[in-house]
Parts: sequence; C-alpha cells; structure tokens
Amino acid sequence: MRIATWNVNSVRARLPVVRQWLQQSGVDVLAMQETKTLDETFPVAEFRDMGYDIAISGQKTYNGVAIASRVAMSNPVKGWDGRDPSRILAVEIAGITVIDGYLPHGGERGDEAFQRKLAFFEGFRAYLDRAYPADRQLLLVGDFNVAPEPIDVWAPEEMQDAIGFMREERDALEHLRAWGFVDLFRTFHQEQQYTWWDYRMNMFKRRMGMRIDHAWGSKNLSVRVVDCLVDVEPRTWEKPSDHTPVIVTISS
DNA sequence: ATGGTTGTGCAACAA
Repeated sequence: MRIATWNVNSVRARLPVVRQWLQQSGVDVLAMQETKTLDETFPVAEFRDMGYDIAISGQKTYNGVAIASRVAMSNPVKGWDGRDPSRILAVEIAGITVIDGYLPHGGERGDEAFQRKLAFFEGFRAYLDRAYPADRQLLLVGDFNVAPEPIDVWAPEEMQDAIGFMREERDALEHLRAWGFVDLFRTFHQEQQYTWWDYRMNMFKRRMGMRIDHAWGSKNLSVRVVDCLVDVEPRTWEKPSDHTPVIVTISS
C-alpha cells in the first residue's frame, strides 16, 4: 500500500494537477493540506470519479485538510480535543491510524502566530500522549512547516531566522517527533531533498527549497515501511502547488 | 529593509 501527503494549496485551483498526479502515481491514499474550501464546496464527485472515497475537514479560504482513499477508510476524527478541525484529520485505513496535519506557519519571531505555532506543537504532542498508545500503528503525515536539520534547507548558516528553520521551531518539531515517531524519508534517503519552494524569486529553478512536509511512522508502523520518497515532478508542471508530494510504501 | 508570487475573493491577508 502507498500513502502520500501533499500540500495542494487550494484543491479547487489544483484539481487538474492533482488529477494528473493521482492517475499517474496510482497511490492508494492521498492526504492533502491547504484545501482552502468548505466541505460543501469540496470537489467530492471528481475524486469519486477517479475511484477515491474522501474524508474532509475544511474551512473557507484558509487551511483545510482532506484524505482521499481507494481502500476502505473509517472513523474520521476532526481536530484534536475538538480544536483546529481544519488542521488535523485522522482516519483508520487497513489497521493504520493515518493523521493528516497542516501545522501552523507561524510567521516571524515576535509575531503572535509564532508563539501559537510553538504552543500548537506542544499541545498536539500532549494530545498524542493521551490519545494513542505507543504500540499503535500510527502514520502522521502533512505540512509541518518546519525543516528538521541543516541538510533540509538550502543555506543553513544564513537561515537561522528563516520561517521554518528557527531554533525554537526545530526544538518544537523534535519534541513532537519524540512521541515515538521515525522520520521515514530520512530513514531511507540520506541525500538533500526539498518538498517546498517559494513561488517567489524563482526558488524552484534555483534549487532553493526546504523539507517541511513529512511522513512519520510509529515504531510498529515503521518496521513495515519499505520506502519513503519525494516526487519532485508535479512541482515542474503548469500551475503547480508550491509543495510536492511525499510517498510512503508499506508492505502488506 | 524590501520585494518577489499565488490563492481567495474583490481588499487585504496568508503563505
């Protein structure tokens, strides 16, 4: 089974690109972030036509998460403790709990949103401690808006104040990971690889990006994972998202 | 220091 995560930056604006990628990749599950639309205006029929059932937790204009699956999916849970329903969506698929997360961007140091970002990571970790036993088969995927290590950004020395690579953000990310997750991409690949490139300043063409989209497995899930890779291709297409998909392959 | 781009929705904000 293959499960992917992709910040699509508006599911309606991105429909042609998402359709093309789903058809050529043939992944079983796609967790999306920044769908930017209400559940009522989500293009459900378009996903059904491609053979995918859909779980949605959206809002107008901002945020929004959704999971498309062509294998049986059950027990959708929006948010954590009822909070942030447009950022967190969990479902059960083949005995695996898949959590789709769009973690806060946070802005610059000193912005109100920056402290809220750090508090989100702390609070969400505490929620995972309460909600899930450590032996659970758990897959946490999504746009975490933080790059973990120097290799995951294009200029680590000059980026100490860059959104997504500040010391406080990296510490918050590591604290969340320490629930018991394994960074699946880094387990299988040691090379530099980004998942997001700013639309501005030709950052993609200049190969200046960050690895801020992640797939993390609990111990008991990670032993079943046989690969995790980044598919850069859809970032080269017309009208792309600024992010590109990460794919996890799990042995049956 | 600012600007650069994209999406939503039609001005301004978020990323």
